[in-house]
Amino acid sequence: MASKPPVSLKDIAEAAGVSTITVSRALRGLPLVTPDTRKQITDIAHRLGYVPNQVASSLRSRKTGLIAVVMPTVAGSIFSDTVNSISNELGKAGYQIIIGESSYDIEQEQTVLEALVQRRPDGVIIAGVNHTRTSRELLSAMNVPVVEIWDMTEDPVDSLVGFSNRHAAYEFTLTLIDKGYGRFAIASGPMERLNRAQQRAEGHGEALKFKGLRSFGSIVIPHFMGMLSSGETLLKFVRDNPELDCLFCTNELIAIGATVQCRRAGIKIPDDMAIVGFGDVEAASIIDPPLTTICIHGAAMGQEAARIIRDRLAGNTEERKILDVGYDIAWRGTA
Amino acid sequence: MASKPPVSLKDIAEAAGVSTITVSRALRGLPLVTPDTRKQITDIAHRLGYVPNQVASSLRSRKTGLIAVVMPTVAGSIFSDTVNSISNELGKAGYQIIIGESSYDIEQEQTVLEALVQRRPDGVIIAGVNHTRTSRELLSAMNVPVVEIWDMTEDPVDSLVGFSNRHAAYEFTLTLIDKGYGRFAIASGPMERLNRAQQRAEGHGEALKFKGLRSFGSIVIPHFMGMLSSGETLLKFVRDNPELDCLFCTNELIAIGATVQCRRAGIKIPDDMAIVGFGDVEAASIIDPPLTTICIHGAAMGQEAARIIRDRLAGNTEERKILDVGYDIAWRGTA
DNA sequence: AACAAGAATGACATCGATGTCATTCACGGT
DNA sequence: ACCGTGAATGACATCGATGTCATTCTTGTT
Repeated sequence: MASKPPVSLKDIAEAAGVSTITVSRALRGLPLVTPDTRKQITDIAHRLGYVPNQVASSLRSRKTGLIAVVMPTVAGSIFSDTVNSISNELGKAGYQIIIGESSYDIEQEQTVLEALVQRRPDGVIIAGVNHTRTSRELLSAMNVPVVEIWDMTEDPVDSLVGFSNRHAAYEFTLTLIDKGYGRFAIASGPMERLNRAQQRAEGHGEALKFKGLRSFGSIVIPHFMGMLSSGETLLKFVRDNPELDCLFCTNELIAIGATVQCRRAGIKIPDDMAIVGFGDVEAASIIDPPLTTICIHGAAMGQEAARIIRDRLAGNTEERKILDVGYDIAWRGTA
Repeated sequence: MASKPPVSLKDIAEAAGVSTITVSRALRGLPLVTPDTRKQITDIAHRLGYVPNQVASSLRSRKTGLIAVVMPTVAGSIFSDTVNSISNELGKAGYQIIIGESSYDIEQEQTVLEALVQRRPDGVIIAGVNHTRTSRELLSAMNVPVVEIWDMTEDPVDSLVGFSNRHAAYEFTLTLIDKGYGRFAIASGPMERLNRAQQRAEGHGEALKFKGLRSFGSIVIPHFMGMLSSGETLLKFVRDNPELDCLFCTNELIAIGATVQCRRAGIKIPDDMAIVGFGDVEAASIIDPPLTTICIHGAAMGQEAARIIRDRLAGNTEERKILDVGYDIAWRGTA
């Protein structure tokens, strides 16, 4: 293993017979150096195999080129659209993202945030609007643009790009009732303290109440272990509750699991029972029948959030935005 | 927007009436400070809302706590298992990962690598063993542990955790032939210059040749636009080639798309024609019939790679490893 | 020829932590 | 009372780049 000391600006400066600052300017493309000088310097830099040290640059210039992204999880594909579009949009502007996983827990979120903040990111994109007091303080004390996404509130930390989970679930339920469904049970994934699932459940409940209906049960998958295994649990639940005509899932993956397992068990979807999801991941449209679900604009939220960060950092605006990207209902085969 | 200058070690040192270095040691938990002093310092740090500046720390200590991870894509779920297990395994040891996307192109990979290297990561995990000359040079010049994954070679840059794509495709094809299939066509995703798909195709071809069979055609999806849309293209191909008895896909997602679209079009899988995939993503087991495929140990590779990095950085070993994690064949419903 | 104005370059301090070596201090043994 | 020893603390230089202000060098103008 070769252990030569890495090449620095100083080495290039010496080789070129100029000062380090001139090298710095030449390599950064600043318009203050003669084309000749620049050419000579870039040649030498290339020959020596120079690799700029972004750490040093970050320290001095107070710009790291990093954007912190905090999501409940990146495993499933639910948030991965969002993360991808953030990454693509910010990548264009030369930013790199660092991801933290809150695991659907605001304490964990705080821990993750505390670690990320030490790297002095130039901006933060964070899922949800419900954070610990300390997290909120941290976020504002950082003095960088912050965009909360995937939820809605009157009182964001800074900017916000999201939609109302409660409202979406409420409207969706009303429409299902109009279609003739009336004996609902609700199924949720791990009950998060970040409480988006909670809000969806509440919206659903309010719609039932508004229509004078009662709920026919509820089930929670405490530990998500994959779609098929959740589906098994839900199949058992459905068999124990044969009076149901619609299983309202607050989580897309368990809706898919339920649909697959019910079909395999011979339950006819949607004739024997309807199943609806919330989220619209790609897998929802490949199963049989394809899942009827709330389509959330994950990629759009990511892109908008990234743009806000980008514009703020480019100094184009000081404005704080609140953007509601809404949702769509994808009527497919399960309801 | 409050714009107080951030709190540094110096501020704490002044407040506590000690030197900065003592503060540094106290906060890092080094065993050189009196419990009293430490207590006092941590209290003050907490009161002032001190957030350590990892950038400065990285510059001085030459340790960034970052591990660069370079993958062809992070969008699909194919590599996301790997990335997750890397992130989890390294997270335990206090490392943070920064991801780069090569988009299945070694030139792009080099570009991404050049950007990542500037952040002086403490280690690199990179998919594939085929890189540009410059990329290889960069990797070795960095002087940090490098683990290549998802492929196999005699001559890795440093360590390697993977499996032989060619060999897997070869064996899989032989087994399919033994099962009675004999009129194969091969379907691939975007033909990568990173050439894992290429190797799979070659392994498949060699098996045919070994058995004295010819190929009945091949099709490439030039731009992957989702499973269902790829599936449409493949459905058309299948209809144009009714003599086929097995569609050998070098890419999991297009295999899923093909299966779904063929079934929806009334083609009986596997009776009319078999379809096999390569990769085993979760979606493969929820479709009907579930996909017969090569099961690649993505999570295991990630974990092993992360461990190698971790051990090397902990100074436990200097050893370079080559690890073949192999593969399994998951016989499900499509062949 | 003198000078203004701008282009090109440089000197120096600085970002915030930490590695290294030096110093102070307390305490126990003889 | 003296000294050695180790524990606790501090002074100083340093990581590698860049912001700021100063200086030199052109070039054109009157």
